[in-house]
Amino acid sequence: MPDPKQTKASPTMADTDIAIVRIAPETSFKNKAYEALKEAILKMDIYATPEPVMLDERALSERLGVSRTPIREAIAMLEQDGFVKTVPRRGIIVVRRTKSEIVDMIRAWAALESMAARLITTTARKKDISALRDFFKDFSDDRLPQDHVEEYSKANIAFHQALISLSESPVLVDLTNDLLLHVRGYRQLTIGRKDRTATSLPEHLGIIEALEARDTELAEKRARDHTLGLAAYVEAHGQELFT
Amino acid sequence: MPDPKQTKASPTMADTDIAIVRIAPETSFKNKAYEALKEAILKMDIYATPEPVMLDERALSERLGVSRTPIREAIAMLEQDGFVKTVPRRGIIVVRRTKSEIVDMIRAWAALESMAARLITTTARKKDISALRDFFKDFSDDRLPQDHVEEYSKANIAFHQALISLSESPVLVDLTNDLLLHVRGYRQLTIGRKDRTATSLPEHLGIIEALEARDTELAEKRARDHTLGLAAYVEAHGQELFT
DNA sequence: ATTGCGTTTCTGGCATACCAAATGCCATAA
DNA sequence: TTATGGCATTTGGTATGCCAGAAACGCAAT
Repeated sequence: MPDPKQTKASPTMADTDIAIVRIAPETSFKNKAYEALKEAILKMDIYATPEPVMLDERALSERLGVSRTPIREAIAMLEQDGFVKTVPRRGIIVVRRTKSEIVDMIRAWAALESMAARLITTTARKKDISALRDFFKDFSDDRLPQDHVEEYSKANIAFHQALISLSESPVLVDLTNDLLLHVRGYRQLTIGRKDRTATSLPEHLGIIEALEARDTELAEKRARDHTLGLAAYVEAHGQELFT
Repeated sequence: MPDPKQTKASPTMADTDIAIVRIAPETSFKNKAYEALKEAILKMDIYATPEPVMLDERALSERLGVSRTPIREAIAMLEQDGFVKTVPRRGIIVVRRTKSEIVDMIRAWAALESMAARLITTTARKKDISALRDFFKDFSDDRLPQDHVEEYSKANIAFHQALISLSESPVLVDLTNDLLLHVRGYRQLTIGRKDRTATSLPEHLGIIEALEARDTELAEKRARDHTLGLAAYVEAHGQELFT
């Protein structure tokens, strides 16, 4: 049974390998609710109010026009992700992370990304590595990143995700994406990151160079140190962002 | 609101500090089912049969003596963990990982563990680091690990978990535990690991020495290379274990 | 024996109803 | 006015029942 995705063809059917894909599975309400709630949680500013943000199953089921059952299943999934915590007969609480938790996550991210860099030096194509520069082609000495923080921040994230993807390691990709979702929840992190933005771009270019040179150890080190730098920055400057 | 765990005592009640502990929260059926199913999945040998292992909501609800609702919620959680995959109107499939997926996971594990080693060199107490040797105190030249593979395997896992814990990084601990659960599903990995077992112990001791010496770079490197060695081993020798 | 086709059965998805615990409101008594 | 006891409400937890799609079955025609 080599490939379960292949339709069971009768022996008479020529193995013409037409791209017959399984028709749209029509994602379930459960998954729709999961996506919707996840997006909503990531979009909201959890730290705007001192009181914890609560969710209500019934209210959500009304808002989304489905029953409580798929909502509850979605909540259960979100709880696995660590986005919410449900307390019996109390409510569903959107989890607020502490500064040290965020720092911790960034450190784990650094670990995964440095491993990605290591793998890339041995497997990725030169062409794909060089393509990483494109993310920053809109920035130069005439158009400094620190003058377009928001835009640079987007390019920054895209760069890191593309970098990890080059490792062709689904596990690394998934784990870092999960971590990024949590870290990005702190939109305040972009605020005041102006001073850090200035050093960010050169570091990125340094990583790319090390990758192109196939210098495994150096690429790993640069990738690690770059992200650990962010962790240290948050640890030092993020105090006021967390209650 | 300093300590929510303390019972709200009226002012008149003498503060005699009777040992009144919060009564057991009685974990829900959903969580019980989750734990039970998870354990069952990890315990079973998914690769014994060529056909995929299927689960049945109704059968499970009968076996566990609860209704389908908590079962479904538990399944949703397991699906988030990547242990099962439910296909509408087909069934719930216990996910079988391919060799390359396992290798991939071990690499991620290596990344996280090397970061843990890095952190440990800067924060852990010497006493706690040295205590790591205790996991191997039952092995010596008179009692070689390769002659007690099963026992050594247990000590091995315990060592790695204790190591990660020393980093005092909840994220690293949780992520590696998750990865270990998946990797350990391959009980075949312990089989024939005899040849690798011989080199394992010295490498572990080398890691401990580097930690004690507070040599950040060396500890990181040794931790990484040790686990990457396992990945390479599985990649090279695990062929026959996967269909 | 093989092929078609309708039916039965199985399976997950979803809606709904009820339960029990935790809270809060409010009437009542000191 | 304030403390207190109880009842109504709120909220997550669980049980059930029905639905629709899909596979399995079976019967009949070729």
